[in-house]
Amino acid sequence: MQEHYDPRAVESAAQSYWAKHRCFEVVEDTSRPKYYCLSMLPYPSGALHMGHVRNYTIGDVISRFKRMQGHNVLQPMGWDAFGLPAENAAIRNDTAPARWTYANIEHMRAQLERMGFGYDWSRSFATCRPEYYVHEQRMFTRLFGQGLVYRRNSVVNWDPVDQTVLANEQVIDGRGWRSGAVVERREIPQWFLKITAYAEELLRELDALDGWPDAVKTMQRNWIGRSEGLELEFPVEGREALTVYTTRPDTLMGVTYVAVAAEHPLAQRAAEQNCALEQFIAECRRAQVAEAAIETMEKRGMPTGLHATHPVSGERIPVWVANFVLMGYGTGAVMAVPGHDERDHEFALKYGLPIRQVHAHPIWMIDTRKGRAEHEIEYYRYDPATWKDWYAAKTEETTYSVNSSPVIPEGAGFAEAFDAIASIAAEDGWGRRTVNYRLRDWGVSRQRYWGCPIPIVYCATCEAVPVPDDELPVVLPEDVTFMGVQSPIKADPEWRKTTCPKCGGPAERETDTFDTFMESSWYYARYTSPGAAAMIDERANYWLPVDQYIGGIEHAILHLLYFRFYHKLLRDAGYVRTDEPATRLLCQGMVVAETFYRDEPDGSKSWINPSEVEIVRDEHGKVVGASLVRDGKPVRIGGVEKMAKSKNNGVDPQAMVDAYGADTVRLFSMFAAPPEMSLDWKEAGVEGMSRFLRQLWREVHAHVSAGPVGPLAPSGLSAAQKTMRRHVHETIAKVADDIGRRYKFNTAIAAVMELMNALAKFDDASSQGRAVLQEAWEAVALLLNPITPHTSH
RNA sequence: GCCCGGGUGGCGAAACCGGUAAACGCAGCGGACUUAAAAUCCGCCGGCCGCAAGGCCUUGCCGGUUCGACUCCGGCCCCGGGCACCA
Repeated sequence: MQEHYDPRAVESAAQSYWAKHRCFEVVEDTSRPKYYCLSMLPYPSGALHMGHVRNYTIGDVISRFKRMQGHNVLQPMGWDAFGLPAENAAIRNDTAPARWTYANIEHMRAQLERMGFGYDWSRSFATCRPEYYVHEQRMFTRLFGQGLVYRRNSVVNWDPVDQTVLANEQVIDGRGWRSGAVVERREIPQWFLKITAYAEELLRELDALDGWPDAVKTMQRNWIGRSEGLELEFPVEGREALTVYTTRPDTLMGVTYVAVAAEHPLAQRAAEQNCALEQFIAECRRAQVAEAAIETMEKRGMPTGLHATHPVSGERIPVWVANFVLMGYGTGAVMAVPGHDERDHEFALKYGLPIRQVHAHPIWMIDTRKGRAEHEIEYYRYDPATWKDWYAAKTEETTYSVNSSPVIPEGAGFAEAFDAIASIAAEDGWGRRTVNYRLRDWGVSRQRYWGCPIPIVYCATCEAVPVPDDELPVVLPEDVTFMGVQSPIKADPEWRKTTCPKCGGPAERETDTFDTFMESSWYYARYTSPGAAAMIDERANYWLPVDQYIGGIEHAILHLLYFRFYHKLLRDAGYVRTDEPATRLLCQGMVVAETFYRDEPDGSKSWINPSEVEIVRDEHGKVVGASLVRDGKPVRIGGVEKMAKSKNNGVDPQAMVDAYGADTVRLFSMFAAPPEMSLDWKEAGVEGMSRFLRQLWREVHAHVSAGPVGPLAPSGLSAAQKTMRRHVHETIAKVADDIGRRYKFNTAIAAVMELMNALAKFDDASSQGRAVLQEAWEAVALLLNPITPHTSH
């Protein structure tokens, strides 16, 4: 054993040993319990960032822990290689996205190996390879055959200057990021996967996912958004009836207008004879697609001049066009109840539309606690105490109808009122009960180059035809040059030319590619079956489901819902026998760091990296300022934020590994915070961890140097020796519980530190004293092994 | 705007099922060793009062439940994640 701790030598020795013995390559083995530990695969953006380091350290700690407990552990790693950044880099650096991507993968793989993560690299792949995506193309054409794939128009962000579709991320304040042009909404035909066919199951099975965080399950439940309501028809004078969906038929008698989306056929037709309306509809088109943008913009509308008939009262009510009603969401039309819906209320006040009260209970009224709207309408409140006859029976009710008789009895609760309207509507044929989901079908078309080609051919006579299995894969050409921002396969008039698989006539290929969530939805299954001719084979049923999945909370809804959906597709295709892809899920928090800046003369801020800054403190250690090391002059402290290029507060993991070694970086990222909380990266803290490992090395070296140790004789120990042993075994129990059950790596490390503090005070060179120490140091090395495997090795 | 989290010393945090708030670490202060520095070791370290013993206060804010609340309930403020074409 070397006297001084030399992380570089220790780490390369351990890594050589692991590589030589292929320690992390695994095969199916029914004699041992299997354990599949999966971290979300990285996008190969160029270099590892701290978020990766944190994510993958958590996964490696769990994997090594389970391996030490005798499990057959699979821990794979791969590359989510398709995506927008490769195209941006290609345009900026005049290179091909494929070349850029492969170079990044090579570099990042070396960085992962330097961190000492125990991956089975024999199972690795990049999702941009045809041998990977061919299976996804086959699955798509199979789903096409089953009617789970369809094509319809859907709205995108259109940049009128660059003549291209923009991602939401590429729209800054309503303008295209490159051109600066005001973005427009445009409808184009796109392919969809019918995830809504699985909505009920995706919702129901959340209840059985005991190992998933409640926050994720709640977000998914709300996202799927199951509701029970009625579809109601409002006859329109001289036009087809308008169908609306409502979860609140109990407020039907309070409907004073109906509103349709700008793209609704009724609005379009009305605009033909109405210039102002036509102009308003055109203005509505100058808006973004993102829901957050729509929900926060000013609510505006215009009357169509058309009138609908209230299905019960027969009253004539106006039909409006409103910018907050979305086509392709429900029926593209809503009934408005301004007496009891905040948005409808605001709209009615703005445009002078009538407001009618149909409920007594304050909870269903406009929220007056915030001081809004109270004066605008005279509500009369019913005192529940005076409604004795039904109040006793309906303490659970939160709503009491008023002003709605005879169709809804005065004082009816929500359920009674709902049922009253539902039965009348069914009898008279103007409405029916329906279950509705907020979840929309998965739009998988992207108008980009660097993605998996959608295996469809368009023929003048046969229309959209899926590419037959024996002609797959449809290969994306990798050796391309970008001319402007247009996708090279769209720009190339030759690539699309083909013949129709059905009639043999001339045809054109689809030039759109898949959403990259298509690749990341099934990669976990492919790791189980390397080299399989099919998508996956029987080995998948040994390894699946994933026992532990680890990734960022930002994936709580989209990725994790598609991931669950795809597993059900694999099940229904006969590939797997389980219903859910992962039994346990851990969502790690962000890595954040202090930001520093200087104000520039033009009012902007120039952000300074934390590595270039020195902190100034008072005599209590309180931070009072900061200065730039280079010129010694002060800089401003901008607060702790997520590590990002825009704030220049990223800390390069490579620099940290070079300076302190991988174990120190691993130890700090596990010690500084529990995994699900945000992690504040502070180099001083990293130094503390480095100090800890040096101390460990020094003390173990001193112990080992004192010569061989005799056997421990537990019955003859002194009181102090017994106390020391007790502490050792309490620590073993604590660490095993913290890592194995609680996933609180920070407190596991703290417990080992406490033990080491006690060992330092345990000054006993007797033969039994040294035997106690021997047991203690062996325990410390093993307890730390999942976290600092090189040093422990 | 809607959905989901988070807020505890100078800082990161701990307190696992409602029972001694601040374990462990960082920063800081004092000391030892050293020609000096680094490294290392020892001591102090939430606030106020007190020579001390000790006392009082303290978990974003307001209120509630409880013998007892960082923890449970209601309301509010601030910070973060997601909102379907970033991954």
